[in-house]
Amino acid sequence: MNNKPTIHDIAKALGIDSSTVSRALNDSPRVTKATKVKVLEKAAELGYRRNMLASNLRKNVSNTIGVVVPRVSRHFFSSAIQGIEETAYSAGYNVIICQSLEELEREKKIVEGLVEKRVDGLLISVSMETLNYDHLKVAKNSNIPLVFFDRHCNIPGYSNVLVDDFESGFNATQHLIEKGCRNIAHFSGPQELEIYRNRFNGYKAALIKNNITFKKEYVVSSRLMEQDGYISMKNILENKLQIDGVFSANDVAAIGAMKYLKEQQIRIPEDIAIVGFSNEPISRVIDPSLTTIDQSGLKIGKEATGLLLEYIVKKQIPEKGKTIIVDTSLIERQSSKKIK
Amino acid sequence: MNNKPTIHDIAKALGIDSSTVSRALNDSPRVTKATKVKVLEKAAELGYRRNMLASNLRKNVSNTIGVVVPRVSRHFFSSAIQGIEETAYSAGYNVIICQSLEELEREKKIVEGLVEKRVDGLLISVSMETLNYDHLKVAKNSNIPLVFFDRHCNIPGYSNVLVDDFESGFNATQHLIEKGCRNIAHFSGPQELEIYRNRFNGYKAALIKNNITFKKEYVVSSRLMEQDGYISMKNILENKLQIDGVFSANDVAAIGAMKYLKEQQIRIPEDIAIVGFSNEPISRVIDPSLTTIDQSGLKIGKEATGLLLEYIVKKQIPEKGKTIIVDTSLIERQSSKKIK
DNA sequence: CTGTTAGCGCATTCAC
DNA sequence: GTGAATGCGCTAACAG
Repeated sequence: MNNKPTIHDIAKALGIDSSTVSRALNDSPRVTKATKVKVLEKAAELGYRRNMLASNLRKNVSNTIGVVVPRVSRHFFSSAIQGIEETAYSAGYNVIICQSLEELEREKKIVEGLVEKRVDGLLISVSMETLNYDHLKVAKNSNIPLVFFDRHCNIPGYSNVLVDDFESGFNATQHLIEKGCRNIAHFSGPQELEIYRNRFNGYKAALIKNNITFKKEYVVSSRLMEQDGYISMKNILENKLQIDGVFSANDVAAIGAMKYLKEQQIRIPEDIAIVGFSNEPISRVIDPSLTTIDQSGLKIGKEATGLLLEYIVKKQIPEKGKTIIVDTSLIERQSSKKIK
Repeated sequence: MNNKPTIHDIAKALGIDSSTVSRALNDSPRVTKATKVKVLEKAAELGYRRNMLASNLRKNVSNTIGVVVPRVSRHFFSSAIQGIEETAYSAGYNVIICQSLEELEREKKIVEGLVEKRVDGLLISVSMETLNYDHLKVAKNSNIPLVFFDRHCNIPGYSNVLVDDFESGFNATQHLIEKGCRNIAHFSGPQELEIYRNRFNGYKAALIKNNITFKKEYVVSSRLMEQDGYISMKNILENKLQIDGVFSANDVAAIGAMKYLKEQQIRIPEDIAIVGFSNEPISRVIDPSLTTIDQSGLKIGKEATGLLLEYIVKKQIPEKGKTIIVDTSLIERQSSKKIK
């Protein structure tokens, strides 16, 4: 029972040729209804399962798209993956998930492996260490379309699917200001990454528009892990900076900051209000009226996959990639309660 | 440039045979060091990439494990996937992620597809609709090892990697009682699923141990979506049931319940305390001293993958599967603050 | 409509 | 240590 039946087995059993069986199994129009039925019956009887490896080798496809993210358990990425998987599944594609864990070295190996697996397309959100894109050339050389999502990449020939970081940063800060905050700290990520610069610039722009002086001691850059948020918050308070609001460039650091505030018995949001980028899990708990970009991961995942599938189907990578900014307003404006 | 180089191309360029190239590339001991170097150099020069599809077809493996979960964006599963991916990556395996979305029909198709892809192993957390396991027999027939995680399956020949649902349910309820709660509601899932029965039984046991009368009107069964939690909470309060605590059998419903409480300006945890199973994102925000099974997903993912890899390497599915209960205490006992 | 032939790219016998 | 031959399971010409 160990050797699985092949199309030859069912061909032999039926006294026909394996190519006919193949056609029947693929529902080719050039096969009699009658033989199709016979083939299908025999296949079921023998417990036949098509070998996709062989099929794909022959067709030179894999029906698979490779996804590289820093870490699947991060809220934004897990919802993005949900969107990716759903869209891919509908189109008959599988999804291979890989985590760079924010390490460039790992990202390199992953991409190499995915190319060897002959994935039909690649969806990447680069690691924080990825400041140069040479390791992605193997994809281009192998004619594998590649779409960046969430984390921006500026080189021509590639497409990006992003949220509007500047506007979202602006909106988040504006929201805090409208809630009565005047001294707003900002937790930012590595300034080499455009997304963090953009969020930071949005923050600054909101301050300026509201005639609030920008103070650089209110801005902390880190890798935005939970502990970074915790420590940043701690440092700010220990330095006696009088803040009443925090805009964190991601949700993870925001959670760390909240943890510290809770420990210090500082009330959220009455004493210090916090808005985190992509902070769906926080916001629902802290202030249900403050709806954030809950759906952004999902939306971006779907959008990016849709675009990638276009390239895959066309079998052609565009000369110059396009950049799609997905509309995901950070904060819905019907937010009702005043923080102060 | 479109036709990628094969071992034949590099063999021809070097005036040797492709089988030697193959051996050299696989670092076979039966090839001269010198030829290995030549081959490797030429491979790099031509930009050769091994075709895993062909290699795997020949070797009749895929270096891939299939993972089926209800939904990747749920916190527990995304951290489980993180653990799965890390463990698989270390062993040289890729991970294909699929979502059943809690639908049996979809789960069937997914498993079928994964078998066709000749995955080397399967990791499944069945959908809520999965009450019978016939659709998984194709895996067994194809000799593909299968390990269940989180959601239990009782049939012999399969292994399970689980948390201790009874004990965790007991601990969660006990925790609420120690915090001063006496009237504790329980949001449960479909009673057909053992995990929910076990959590429920743990809840009951804790009540009994503390001489608290069990009231069945305090127990609500649902599919534990966010909206279910919201509505359950609403119904309880509208029915004027005097509760001061809730133990939710998952985190998603707990979030829904909290949303309703927030809207009603009911304080958490002062008026009503909430503990949700696997509710890492909630607990950190509500009560940082209340550490929950944050790591359980990760731990279970790693454990399950380790076990599966054992089976894969042995190329043999054990006659009777084993059940591993991963130690993940729901609540650390150093929890400091009193709720009331 | 069906059979024949010929590979997809690689790894593994078996010779030498 | 290397080469020649064979086939993993399937699909795509090309005939007929």
